[in-house]
Amino acid sequence: MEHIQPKKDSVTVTDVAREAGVAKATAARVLGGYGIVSDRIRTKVLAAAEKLDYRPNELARSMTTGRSGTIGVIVGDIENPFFSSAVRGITDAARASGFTVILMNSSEDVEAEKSAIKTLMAKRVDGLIVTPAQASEYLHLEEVRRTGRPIVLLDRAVPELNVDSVTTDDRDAACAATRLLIDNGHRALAFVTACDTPDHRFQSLQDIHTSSVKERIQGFFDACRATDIQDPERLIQVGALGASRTRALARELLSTSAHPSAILASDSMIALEIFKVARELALRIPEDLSLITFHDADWTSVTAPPLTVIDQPVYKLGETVTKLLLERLGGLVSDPRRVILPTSIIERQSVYQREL
Amino acid sequence: MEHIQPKKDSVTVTDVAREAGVAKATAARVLGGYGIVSDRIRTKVLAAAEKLDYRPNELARSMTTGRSGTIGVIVGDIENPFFSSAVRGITDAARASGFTVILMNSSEDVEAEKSAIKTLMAKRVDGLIVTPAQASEYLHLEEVRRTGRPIVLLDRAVPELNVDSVTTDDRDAACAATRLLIDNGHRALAFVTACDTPDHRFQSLQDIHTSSVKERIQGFFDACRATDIQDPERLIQVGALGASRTRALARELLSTSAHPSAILASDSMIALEIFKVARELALRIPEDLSLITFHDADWTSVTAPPLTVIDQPVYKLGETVTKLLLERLGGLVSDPRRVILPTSIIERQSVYQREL
DNA sequence: GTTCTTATTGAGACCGGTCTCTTTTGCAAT
DNA sequence: ATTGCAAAAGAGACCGGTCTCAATAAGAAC
Repeated sequence: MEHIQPKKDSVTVTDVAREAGVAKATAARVLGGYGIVSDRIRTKVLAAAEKLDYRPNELARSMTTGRSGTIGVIVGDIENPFFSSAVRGITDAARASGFTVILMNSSEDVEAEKSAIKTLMAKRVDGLIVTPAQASEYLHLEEVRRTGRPIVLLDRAVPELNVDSVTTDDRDAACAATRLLIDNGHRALAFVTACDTPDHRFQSLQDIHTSSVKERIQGFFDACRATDIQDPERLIQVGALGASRTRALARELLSTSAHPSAILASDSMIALEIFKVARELALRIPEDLSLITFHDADWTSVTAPPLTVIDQPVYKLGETVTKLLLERLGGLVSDPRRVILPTSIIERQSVYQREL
Repeated sequence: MEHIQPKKDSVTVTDVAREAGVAKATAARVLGGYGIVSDRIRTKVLAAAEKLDYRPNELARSMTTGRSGTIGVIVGDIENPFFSSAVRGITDAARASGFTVILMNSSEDVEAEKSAIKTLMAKRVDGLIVTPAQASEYLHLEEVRRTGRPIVLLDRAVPELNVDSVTTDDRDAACAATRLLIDNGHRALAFVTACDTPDHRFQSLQDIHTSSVKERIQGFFDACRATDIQDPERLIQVGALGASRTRALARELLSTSAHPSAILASDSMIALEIFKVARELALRIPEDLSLITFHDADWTSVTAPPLTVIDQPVYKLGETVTKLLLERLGGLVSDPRRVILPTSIIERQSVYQREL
């Protein structure tokens, strides 16, 4: 059985100062690495610190300096490989500059996002990186901006909000992917997204409050409009949030004999479920169903057939957004920058060439 | 162009107190939600706080209370779906109890781990969750324990360390999986792990410093010993860390005509690379190569053929480890608890039945 | 009306650093 | 020796909360 620790209070600069026989301020100078100290005193203080096993209290430091050395990150769901990759990019870049990351999941819920922001602000993070759950609700983000704390948007822009953002060329990408489908003879298309509407069906772009998805749908429409596809609105499927709901949606979508011949999935988790459902329904990919998905998740190349994907530079997305934030933390003042990273289509074998 | 904010200092309890016409201590009581205050005063203070848009400074609060409401999490790599799932479990459980999570990646490097721990300690996290990169180097962990800060181990135990840990039944799982391979007629086996040794080859169990992997190898040996397989040590492949090194290793392993007929992969990222290489080498799975992997990553069911896997309760792993930590934070004193979560094998179609 | 409790409120120290300002020290120039 | 000055060390306030303890106010009991 372990002996209960006497909870010896951690040793402070004052203790070190006493041990070294110098003033608190002096000890603080060497321990904190600021101000001017003679070498003689420095070694003396360092020795005392060593002897006492001094550990700085970053909290106390933060309180006086006003900077916590921490950035808050809010993503939809860290289990989504898209986000885990981006977060890796963020943490790597942050650590390279001496910052640590507090991670929070919003589960794509605005209320959770607000709560997360409140917590993060209370913890006095130096800056925020957010993938806004709803572009239409941005007052809480606006408020952050007003406090003077830098906030940078990841993957989703909010036009009304004057802050930096890093996104990918969603509209072009979606358009190109859709065109690829069309060029291969597909007309019965579908675009499936996790984004939802109150009644779980899509009427117009107004219903969509996630900017990246909005862009993608526009790209989808662009491609549709360039050909003979009527009312592309009916081709949009919303509400594929979470595995089970996505399965249900996919099952409904694919169960009829008039199911789409080609689907564009808004993220790899959706594509995965569609893939599974197609298999359950004995639909062959690509012969019975073509599939393209956003995000070159690393497993997409090992399915049978391997998936044609829109390759988004996800890690770089995280890296870049952090770089922008760090620049702001460094004092940069400028108009908001909207960085758009290019994507490319990796053609594999999930698109079937139909004869017309 | 935006106008530069006058950087108005945040409003403090003192400001609110003044506005409400009460003492600082009184305002603090209602704002901090502690002590006894009359309703009359409470509403008055709340009104003042509202008017001034008061935001609590969690940093200051932490400094006096000594608790930061934060737990530090160090994993090998958040991009590994194993960890992202576990981290999701952790963050969910943490938030449910009002804690936030600071996330750090060790990249399986002990020095990075040490540095992360130092940072986390300085930030005065209330507790730590760590997947130790090396079970042999645990002095820095031991030191954390001595400071009285709870630390809990995730996925990997360190026998010498008297702290709670949550792992899976690695040895049994590996044994069962290996036996499955053997029972299907395989004798030319291989176990591939990310764990590495100085000379990149495996001599004995002493070389392995990751407890979970050690367990798995033992389980592998257990199964081998129960049959006629000699010198199972030669079947262990180490150093599959990162996609490129894993590819190289897999390529070398599978290029000879005497390649293993069955592989047990220590994590899904390894399995993925092996899968890719097998395809490049035109090896059919499972006819030419059987494959079982640890971790039922969600894509493993959509490959062709779908993979037989060891299903680890990863999310629950994260949830449980957090639960243990929170109990410690709540003051629980007891001998270290070593929770071992059961796994199960999901038989799909990547194991070929050989006739003997 | 007076006294005793008890429920509230007020005052001020404290947490562990940083930072400004003052005092002391060291050393070259006069 | 004196004086001058920059460098180094010391003193103490401060950051924004919490917390202890004393002071006051409000009821209850006599």
